Amino acid sequence: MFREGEHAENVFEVTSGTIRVFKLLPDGRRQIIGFVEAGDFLGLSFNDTYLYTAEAVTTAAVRRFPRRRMETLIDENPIIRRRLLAVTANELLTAQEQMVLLGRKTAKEKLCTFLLSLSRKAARRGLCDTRVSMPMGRADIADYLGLTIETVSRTITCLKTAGLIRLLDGHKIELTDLDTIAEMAEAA
Amino acid sequence: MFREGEHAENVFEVTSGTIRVFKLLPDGRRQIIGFVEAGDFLGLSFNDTYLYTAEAVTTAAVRRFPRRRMETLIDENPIIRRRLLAVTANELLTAQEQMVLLGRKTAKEKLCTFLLSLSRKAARRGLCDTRVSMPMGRADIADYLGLTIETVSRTITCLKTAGLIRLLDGHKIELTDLDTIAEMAEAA
DNA sequence: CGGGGGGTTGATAACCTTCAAATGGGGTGG
DNA sequence: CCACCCCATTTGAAGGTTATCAACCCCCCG
Repeated sequence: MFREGEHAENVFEVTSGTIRVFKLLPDGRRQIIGFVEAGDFLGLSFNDTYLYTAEAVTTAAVRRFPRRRMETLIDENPIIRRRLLAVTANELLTAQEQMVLLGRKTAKEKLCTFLLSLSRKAARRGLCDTRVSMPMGRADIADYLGLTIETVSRTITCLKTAGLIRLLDGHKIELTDLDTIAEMAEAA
Repeated sequence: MFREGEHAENVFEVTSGTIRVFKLLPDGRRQIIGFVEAGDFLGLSFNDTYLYTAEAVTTAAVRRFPRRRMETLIDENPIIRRRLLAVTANELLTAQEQMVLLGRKTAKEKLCTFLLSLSRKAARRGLCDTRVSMPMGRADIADYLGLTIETVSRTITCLKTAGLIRLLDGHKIELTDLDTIAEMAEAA
């Protein structure tokens, strides 16, 4: 969709699918900032260039808005303005929680936090919160949680063995014991 | 100053000193979100409760604004509004860069990134960018970088031995080789 | 049937943490 | 003014969690 550093000409609204948003270090290490889904906005950088790269995880549909028009809209329409502030504030909150995760949580806690957030996201859209879709691959999860593919795989196996989750077909996962997962998300 | 979860009644502007902003896990692990200095704002949560705890690192002075008044001000004054958006966007950028640091950098890279950011902050306020003040203790640095006190101390010793920095009196530090520090901030 | 990508599993090692003790500097009280 | 104590920092040794390297499996697709 767009790359970090590119001139930011558009703002996007995702209408379906999942997008991954990430930053790269010069040697190729990648940190995924977040996964963006239907209803979320993308590229609200308040800046001339994009601050990160965005790529589709699944096939996805987006609506494109010229940035200029968006800005006048924001200045003129107090409702949109408030919504923008709310969205941004929420992003900030999410970012701060992710910092706690990256800086202070163990691999198991990271995975459980991630699963819990998938469940919450699903619930917010009125979907089942115990059978959620997990369209991104192990590499994406690893780069989101600050782990390696192998550690993600091992930890998932561990949770599976513990009877907390079950892997289903079609990139779906069943959260058998959401309460325990929630507990394990914050403390061993 | 205030604690995470408290009812957010005020917004603060720091006029002098350094404040640490952090979140806690139930078992006491701490992640410092950032250090706030003179000129920065604090508690712009767009939310009814504070999202983090703020404590003084050094003796500090702040100006307090009732949140309600702040909000009407924002709605009525387009200049303040733009500034608020800019500040928030900048916070978001910082947060995202911190995620890269926490998730994907080594201890040495983390320390160098931290020192570099101190230098940049100092430069922005017109101060010398090679002799900067570092008022926070090792514990604060550790909780900011997702490390332990000991690792921070060892890594600092290592940088000192390598001739990149010198510790001075009064919580000051000299960055002898800013270029090398900048290189080491992103790749070993 | 062969190839390839994603995922899992295993063995080993590195980095960082943990636990422990020593060092040093600043402030207080004698 | 000096001794002592407290706390922050440094240093040391051992251990653990996670990374790295490597092999293997599985399924889909050509």
